[in-house]
Amino acid sequence: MTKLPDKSVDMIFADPPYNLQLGGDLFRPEGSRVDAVDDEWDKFESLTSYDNFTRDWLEQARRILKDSGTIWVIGSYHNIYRVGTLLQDADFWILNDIVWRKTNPMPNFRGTRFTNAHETLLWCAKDEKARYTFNYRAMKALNDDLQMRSDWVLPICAGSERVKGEDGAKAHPTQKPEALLYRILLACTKPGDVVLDPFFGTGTTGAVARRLGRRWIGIEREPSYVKVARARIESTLPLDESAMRTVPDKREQPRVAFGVLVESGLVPAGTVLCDAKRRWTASVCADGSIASDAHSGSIHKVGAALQNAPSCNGWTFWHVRDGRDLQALDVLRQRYLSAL
Amino acid sequence: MTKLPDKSVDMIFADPPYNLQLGGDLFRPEGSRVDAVDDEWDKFESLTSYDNFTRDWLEQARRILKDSGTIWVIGSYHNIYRVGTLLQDADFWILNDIVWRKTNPMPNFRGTRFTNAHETLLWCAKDEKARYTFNYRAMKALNDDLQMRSDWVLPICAGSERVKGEDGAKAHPTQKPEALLYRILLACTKPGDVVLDPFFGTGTTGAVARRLGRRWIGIEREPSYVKVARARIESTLPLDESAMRTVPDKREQPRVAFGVLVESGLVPAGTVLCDAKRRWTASVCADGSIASDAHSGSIHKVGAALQNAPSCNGWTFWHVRDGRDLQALDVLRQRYLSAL
DNA sequence: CACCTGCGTGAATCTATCG
DNA sequence: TCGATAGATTCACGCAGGT
Repeated sequence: MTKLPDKSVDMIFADPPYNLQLGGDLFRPEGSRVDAVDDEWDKFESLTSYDNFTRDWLEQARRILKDSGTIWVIGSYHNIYRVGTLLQDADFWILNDIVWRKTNPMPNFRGTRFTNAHETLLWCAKDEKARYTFNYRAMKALNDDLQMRSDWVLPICAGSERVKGEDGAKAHPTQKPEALLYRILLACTKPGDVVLDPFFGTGTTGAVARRLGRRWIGIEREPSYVKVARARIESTLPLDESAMRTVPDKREQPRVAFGVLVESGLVPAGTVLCDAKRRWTASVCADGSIASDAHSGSIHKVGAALQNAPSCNGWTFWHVRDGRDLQALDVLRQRYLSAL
Repeated sequence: MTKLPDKSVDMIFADPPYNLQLGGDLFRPEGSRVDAVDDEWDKFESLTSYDNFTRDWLEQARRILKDSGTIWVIGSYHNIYRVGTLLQDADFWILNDIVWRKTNPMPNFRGTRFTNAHETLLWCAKDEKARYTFNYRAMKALNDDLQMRSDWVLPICAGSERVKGEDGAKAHPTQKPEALLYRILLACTKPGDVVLDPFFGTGTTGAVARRLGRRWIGIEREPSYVKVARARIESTLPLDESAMRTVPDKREQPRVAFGVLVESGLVPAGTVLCDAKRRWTASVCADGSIASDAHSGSIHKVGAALQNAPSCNGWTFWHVRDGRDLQALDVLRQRYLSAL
């Protein structure tokens, strides 16, 4: 990480060691042994040594990240509270904590605790005031037109998606599902953005980034993981550009002033507007302002004043008569935009 | 808390201030203002001052808690990472983190983040080796006979359950649902246990404790909350003792040696046992040991040896012929126990 | 081809009691 | 404190093989 330049990446996804601190062997009720994470890379001397490790890589992450970038970190209860505290201490600003609810977690075989059925992700901007990418509309579309929530229900990585070694055994003990990265990259990056994964493993981040037309940088220490990651990503095909397109965010569409609709004749001056319930009316002035009995100004200002509300979206509040029906200004705006 | 004696309570449930750090007013799209948590008790100067506050009350909590007791703390992403780290630093041992997934969270009105649809609870024992109460069977029964998971789906506290002041406004901004406390108390305490809530608020913990036949101690600074909590708990009726009963945990039943069934004649010496699939058989000896072709010893040892497994529960592994059917030794043991 | 059964397995801080 | 032993304990899938 120390070799990467300052403020050079748009997003960081990090899946660091969890420091699981497992004890002896664990057996399933039928007698088979659980193949636990016992790799050297997950062993730390103490919580302090884990904290130091975390503080170090977070410092580099902060340096490398663009001011408009965000960082994602995934963990379990073993480590995520350390990570969250250190993120806050390093002035990162938590935007959400996301819960990955596993549909098929490993049960608690001894009946001693609740089934540990989730992992936690932290999503942070560089500071409280930072602007960041969040493709709100794409997330809403992905969730049946309801706001995407902070709890995501996804199966663990299994079956053909799980990368296997030559011996048929899993290549990495903690491979993440591609669906998880898909959602993260779709939510927080744009095509062409650069994504850094400092704990690359089998390269799930790289594979999904390639599929979605994002650029990526992966850092991995273990040669065996690097090897399978390379092969995996090479065999991943990017989506067509058309398939990669998502619902455009309204905030990203070119702005249209109401006055433009007036001068274009779509909503001629003199037109009488009313709200959806026909409680208030206002007439359109030549300069794109509107006037009711008591107020005049922008479509937003007048709408707010009449409702006695702090603000109002005039585009959805005001309507034009269309025969017996009413048509929102927003519909006319869309028509104007698509005619361009 | 400083006035309570050492090691005197069985469980602590704590719903501390979240240190929300909210900015200006937030309005819904239709113009109404969100009634946010703006109480003085939720304001802290800095993360450090919040940490100090948390460290102080956790130290008292640790002192007051019995060695076999557990502590629950609820929070959101604003504070829970601080709390989790300080719990670990104070040598508490995290048993689970539980996600309360809200069925009806407040949407993100600005479309700037994911809907913050959950809160997090930490459940900890006093240290790694501590024994603690977990009513595994009761939790499993509560979840349609599947292990209870670490994600709980519950609605927020609303409607008639929400305590109102004389003016009809909500008495407390962050009242928790009784269902949440119900599950916690049922999982981790026994009837008669003492539960401490150091941030009592409107007394949800006390009300549910009373309903479930647990004793309680509540600490609250604001006189207005104390008043409504008192009234609320007084009007709560305890369940009948019969209704309070839960599925007994096998680990708590009195032990019966297999030899006792042999000498009582329920399973006479000479009886031939077999497993559920009739793959193996063994015959009962006069001293309560059993013998197969190659092995002899306890019902557990022989079962394990035959299966080549590290261990085996002989009570459920071995069966006695009953006409055409088989009957597990466990059933005979239950019969013996209930005859006592 | 449909259906059933059996087997394998996943980031897991996974026991209690008695001598 | 240590060792031996009793005995309690699993859910959702994917896949292979058989009917």
